[in-house]
Amino acid sequence: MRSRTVMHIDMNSFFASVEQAANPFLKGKPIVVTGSQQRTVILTASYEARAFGVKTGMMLHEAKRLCPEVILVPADNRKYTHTSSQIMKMFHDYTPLVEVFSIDEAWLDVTGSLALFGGAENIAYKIKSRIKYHFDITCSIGIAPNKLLAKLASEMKKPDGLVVIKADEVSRVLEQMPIKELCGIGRKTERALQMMSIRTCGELGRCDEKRLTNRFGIVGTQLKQMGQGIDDSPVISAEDADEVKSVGHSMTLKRDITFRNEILRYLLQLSEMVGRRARRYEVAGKTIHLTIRYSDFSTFGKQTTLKNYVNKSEDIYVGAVAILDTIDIEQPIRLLGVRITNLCYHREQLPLFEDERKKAFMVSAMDAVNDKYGDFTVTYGSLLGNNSQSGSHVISPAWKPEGIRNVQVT
DNA sequence: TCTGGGGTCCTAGGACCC
DNA sequence: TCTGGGGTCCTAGGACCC
Repeated sequence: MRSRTVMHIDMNSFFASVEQAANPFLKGKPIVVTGSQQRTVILTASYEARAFGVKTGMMLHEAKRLCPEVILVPADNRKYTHTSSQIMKMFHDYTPLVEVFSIDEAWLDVTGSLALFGGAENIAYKIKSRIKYHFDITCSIGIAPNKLLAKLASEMKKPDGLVVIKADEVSRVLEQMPIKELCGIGRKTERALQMMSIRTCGELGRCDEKRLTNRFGIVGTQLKQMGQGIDDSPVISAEDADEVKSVGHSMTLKRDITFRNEILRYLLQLSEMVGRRARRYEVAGKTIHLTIRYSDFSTFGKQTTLKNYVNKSEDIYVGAVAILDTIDIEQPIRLLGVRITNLCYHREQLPLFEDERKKAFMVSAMDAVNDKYGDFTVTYGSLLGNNSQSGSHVISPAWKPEGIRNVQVT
């Protein structure tokens, strides 16, 4: 593969930075952005809060213990999605090859624009200053010959970093780098590799491939390459990205529940959320997956495959309930999730029968109102009185603007 | 440290068909 | 009736990312 110049851009503590930019009172203060529900964790901590040891994923009381003056800010999805979309759009000024990895991260293949903008570092400086100027947010940028190394580089200096790894520096940089710094090596893989006395990327890259494939299968080959800093995967823009493969929602309930009525109500709500998003994407799914987490945190899923593709909330709900009916509920339920997979992208055929047509019309009318005025403005009767759907839903940092395939570029 | 939510990819085993 | 093999679809679960 020809030599490339890839850039990875990572917005620093994105949600917290957006909040601090929007509210001068929060600037320079330790703040954490949390979900809207009671059983929530910290989604992002500002750097002022991180100085106290406060981290993403931590529980609120833990954060307050570490930093009593910490300010809690409930997440405001619209603000983050709006800012993210604008920033991602700006990246297209420098190359059409922009791969949105999450709401606050993207890769840019700038190989073809180097001459036009006077080199990768110049592009990085321009991007940094524009993000700072327009949004008052800092970012860390890594520049390297591939995505793996560019991401590694952007992690190396935070906040407001710019790290370049040149092709002839790769082995020097990786020699002492702990393996868990590589994107793709998580806790379990790190432990498994440590059992084989492999702790650094240097050691991983030199390891006998056979040893790795014996332990990890085909992933072993990939691990060795990662240790050597090899990664041929292209930067894939939204237009070229694969279509979405599943659509799902899950929620930790306000309190653990046991009664079937309550379970059904949540399932209807989740089915409506899934159905609405599926219809917006113009996909339908043949397989319905139900996830249950008990109060002891044990989690399992069960799925069923239908004869037809569905995306009406009602059909998804019926499928989810059918699965529920095959399960012996053993404990109070802490979390419920509904997901459709096995998707097809064909637009739904116009229903043949009059009542089907009416139903389809009603579904799209409800969608239109909800799109305009917000989720659950109109909804099924049994959801009324269930105040669980009130607040804005927790948005995860992995969220992508309107789904991968719907990112607007122009 | 009683621990969120949305995804993708991979593996392994079973059913079924030719 | 016995045997083997390949392909495909389905289910369940795990690891990983943000």
